[in-house]
Amino acid sequence: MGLTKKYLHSNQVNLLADMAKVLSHPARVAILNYIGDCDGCLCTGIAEHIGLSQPTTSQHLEVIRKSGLLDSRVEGNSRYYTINTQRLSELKSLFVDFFSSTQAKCCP
Amino acid sequence: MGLTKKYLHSNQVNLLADMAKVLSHPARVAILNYIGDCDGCLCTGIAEHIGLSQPTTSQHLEVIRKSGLLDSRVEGNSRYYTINTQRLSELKSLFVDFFSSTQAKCCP
DNA sequence: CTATAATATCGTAATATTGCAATATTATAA
DNA sequence: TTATAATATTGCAATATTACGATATTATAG
Repeated sequence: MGLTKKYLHSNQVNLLADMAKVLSHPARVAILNYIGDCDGCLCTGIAEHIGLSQPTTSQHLEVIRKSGLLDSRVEGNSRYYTINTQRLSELKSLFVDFFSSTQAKCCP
Repeated sequence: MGLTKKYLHSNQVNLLADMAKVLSHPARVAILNYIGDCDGCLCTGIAEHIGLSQPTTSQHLEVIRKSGLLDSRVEGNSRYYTINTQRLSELKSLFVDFFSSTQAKCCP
């Protein structure tokens, strides 16, 4: 097989898993750290900073962007990436709620 | 290729990515939810509840166990899984710190 | 128009993940 | 000893992910 059976699970469970998948590669975590630092980063600069090639970095950026965690603005032939803080806040709540509810359930 | 270049990143970044990977499959999230609810679950019961086969469920349990999130006790030929609340608390902090520090950096 | 520079996309090879049938292992019950 | 039951492991096919060279795209500079 090799095909995740998403239809077995609730939307909430699938959403958390999807967002965790975005964070499940160290390059993407490092990218988020770096963009948080510089607030307005180019793909080239990110690639150089994390040590991966420009195409690979571009792919990771697209994965993060699709999750809603990244905004970008174009200036000339450059694209500046920034954190979508609204979405970041939503995801923080999503994870906190998961951990809190699991903790509440198992330790009554 | 196809091999994640972990050596490019810090231990902290790799740890967060590793833990996110545990949560990146909906079956594993569902398992944690379910074990939180029943607090002392058998593989067979979990498999039945989430709708995957016993071998597949056993593999997911092993992935979660290796992350430190599960304890287990054996009674006869049964193995009862429970949440390791200490580890759960650590991971909650790990994620909260990541989201908080990213938020703090990008919105000064 | 011709570089140059930044980014995105394509194609592809290497590796990892997912899922389950079949089977092995382990412990209890008859 | 011989079922039976719960779990773990093996083997394998299908699919997904990761990485990058080559190339396309887009915008600016000369």
